[in-house]
Amino acid sequence: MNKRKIYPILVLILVVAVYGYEHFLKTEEATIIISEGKKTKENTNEFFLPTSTTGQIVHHKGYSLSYSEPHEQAEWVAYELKKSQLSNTNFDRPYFEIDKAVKTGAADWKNYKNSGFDRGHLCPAGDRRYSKEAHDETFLTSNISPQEHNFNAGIWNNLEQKVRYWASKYDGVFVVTGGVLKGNMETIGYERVAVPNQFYKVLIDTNSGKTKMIAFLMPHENSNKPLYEFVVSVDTIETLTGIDFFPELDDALENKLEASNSYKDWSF
DNA sequence: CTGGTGCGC
DNA sequence: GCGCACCAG
Repeated sequence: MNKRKIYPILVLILVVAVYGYEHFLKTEEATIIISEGKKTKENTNEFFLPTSTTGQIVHHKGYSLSYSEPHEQAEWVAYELKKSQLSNTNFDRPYFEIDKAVKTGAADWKNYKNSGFDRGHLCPAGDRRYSKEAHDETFLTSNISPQEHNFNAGIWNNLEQKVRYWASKYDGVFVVTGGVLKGNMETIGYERVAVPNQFYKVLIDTNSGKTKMIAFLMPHENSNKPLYEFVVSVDTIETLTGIDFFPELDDALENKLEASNSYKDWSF
C-alpha cells in the first residue's frame, strides 16, 4: 500500500479515536450527574451550591466542587452532612485517584509525595462514613489541598469534628470549604499545586428552626486558640475569594446572615 | 481522629 | 501497584 492510500486511513483512525475519547468523557460525566438523581431547588445539595469563579463545577454523589485548574485544586467543595449520615464505620483508606470528572485534568497525587504536606481532605472522609462508596469517593485528588500536618491534624481537625457535632445537634448542616486561592502561594510537585495561606469553612443550618450561618477563616498553621476566635462573617470570605456562597437564598435573609460575625446561635 | 513513610511481593 | 507494619500530632 502506498502513502497516498494509507494517509487518509490513518487520519480517519485518529479522528475516530479522538471522537470516541471525547464521547467517553462526556458519557462518564453525564453518568455521574444522572446518578445523583433528580435535583430540584428543594434539594439542598443544589440549592446551596456557591457560585464558581472558574466555570468548572463537578458533581459527585457525595459532594460537589468547583475546580481551579491554575491552582490544581478545588476553590470550594460543598455537601450536606445529614445527621443520618453520621457513622463510625471504619473503612480502609484507599489510594488517592485522579478525578476523571475534572475535564481540565485534576492533580496527580504524586505532586504531594515527599512534599512535606498532607493530602488534606476538603470533604472529610470522616463525614462520608455511611457507605464505602461515599468514603472512597472522598479520595479523589479534586477533593484535597496541601495542608501542613500539624494544621490538618490539629485545629482543622478540631473544626471538622465540631461540624460533625453540629450536624448531630442541629439535624444536619450544609458545608462549604476550601483554601483561599489568592496572593502569593508556595507550590508543590510537577503540576505546581498551590499551597493556600488560609482555609475557610462556611456552614448553613436550615433544619433546626430559623436559618443560621457561621463562617471560619483560619491561617494555614496550627493553633491552640478556641475555634470561635476564627469566626468571621460570610461576607468577609466572599470578599476574599470572590465566591458568592448562598445566591439562591432570599436576598434580604442572605444579606442579613452573611453580614454577621456572631456565633451566639452555634453551640461550642 | 487527621495523616505520613518504608518494605516486600 | 497493592497490602501491611509502623510512626506522628
